[in-house]
Amino acid sequence: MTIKTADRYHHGDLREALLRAGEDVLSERGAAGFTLRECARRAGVSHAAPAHHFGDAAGFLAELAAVGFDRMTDAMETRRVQSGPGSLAQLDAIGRGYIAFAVQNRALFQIMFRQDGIGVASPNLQRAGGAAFGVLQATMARVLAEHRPDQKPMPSLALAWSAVHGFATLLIERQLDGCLGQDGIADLETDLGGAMLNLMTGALAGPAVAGPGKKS
Amino acid sequence: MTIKTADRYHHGDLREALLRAGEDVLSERGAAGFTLRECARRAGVSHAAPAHHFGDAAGFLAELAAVGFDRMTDAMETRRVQSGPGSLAQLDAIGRGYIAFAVQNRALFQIMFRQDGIGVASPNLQRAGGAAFGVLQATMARVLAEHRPDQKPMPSLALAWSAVHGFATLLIERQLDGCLGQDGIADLETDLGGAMLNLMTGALAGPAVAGPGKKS
DNA sequence: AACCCATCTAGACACTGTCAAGTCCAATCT
DNA sequence: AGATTGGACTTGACAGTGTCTAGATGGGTT
Repeated sequence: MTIKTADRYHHGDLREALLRAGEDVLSERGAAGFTLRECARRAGVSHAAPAHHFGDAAGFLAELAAVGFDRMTDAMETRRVQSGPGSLAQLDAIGRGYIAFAVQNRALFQIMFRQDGIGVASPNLQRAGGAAFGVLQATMARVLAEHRPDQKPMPSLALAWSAVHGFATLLIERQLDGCLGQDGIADLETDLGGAMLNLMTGALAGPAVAGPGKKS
Repeated sequence: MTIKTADRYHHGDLREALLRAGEDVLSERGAAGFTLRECARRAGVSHAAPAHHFGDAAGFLAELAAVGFDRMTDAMETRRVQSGPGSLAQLDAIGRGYIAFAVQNRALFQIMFRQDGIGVASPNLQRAGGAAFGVLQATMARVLAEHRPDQKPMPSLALAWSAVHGFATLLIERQLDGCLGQDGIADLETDLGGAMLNLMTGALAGPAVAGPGKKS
């Protein structure tokens, strides 16, 4: 395919080639169908080659997850800077970026938040994951400073993240097919976007507006 | 162990024994470490025995997921009837039941919402999943009828589900360890419970209270 | 020019899911 | 009663997997 000399003994950038192959396998076969040997096959190397770059399968998946987090950070940041200056508009933007990334990178998104069979201790994964989280954190901090300066960031942040992440997860696992229209993505871009923001900002309302057992 | 004749050629209730073994394997080794042969080993039968009851691995996991959905329905219903008569209190109760089940059945919860490597077409799984969803649906319908009779149920339902599901997922995958206290479950039972309800009910607020780009 | 060492290969091992064939046993039929 | 039928389970095999070891290769350094 590429002009790159693919028949050398030393591949040159086998690491990158393996990551690309891994992403292809992931998107074609799903997270359950992922295989080290298939990745090696697509990169045109022997089955044991990946081990020299990633250690074992968990290490490989960790690096793939890091790639995913980096791309997710880009998706969120891109939409954030394109949106208006208001902090709520930016929160809406990164929420949409989060969900759009999940839809466009199904299997990758799934392994990014797994703890089973993936090397969570990988420094690169922790860096990339932290960077993605930082976007959420910074944006939520801006929203709170602007609209609820008395509130601590943490519970609101966790809950807003939960809302967006849960929606993305259910959407990806086709769990919302019965609820939304034929394709939830179209709905998402219209009505549901505002509702999503509403849900997110619901996380920053003060003490429960209507506690359990309290009459309306 | 049991008085049941365990040395018969025909096991008697191998199906149930395999399901129990499967759940043990799932909770001990995690979803990634699940293995048909290990389940057969623990049930004291040959490695091919499970196939006669569940077809293949995907069929086995589907049946395990169905068991999980049934137990989850119980967890939600139990807490709902124990709560007060108010619909919001009941919504809060099933939310807590949902999350408590996820925490107490980590790996089982994970496979329940997977679409990879699990027989989603299994009638029993669809029945159990539908029943669990029905609890959410009915409770949300009651909340809307009581507090927002003008609103259609669907978007609110999907978003409230997203919020609870996302929180449970992130909690289980240890993604919130940095956010919440040392163990998020303790927090959950105190402050965060109300905030969670607040987040859920945020889904039923009408048109966005503060759209993006609109000043407060 | 000779060496060194990271890079990659080749082979082996234990393990997995699935398939085909055979074995066992309880219940039914004559 | 004895024969038979059919479901439950076993046995053995096969291709595929992750990982380990030892060895082959060749680019970069001295």
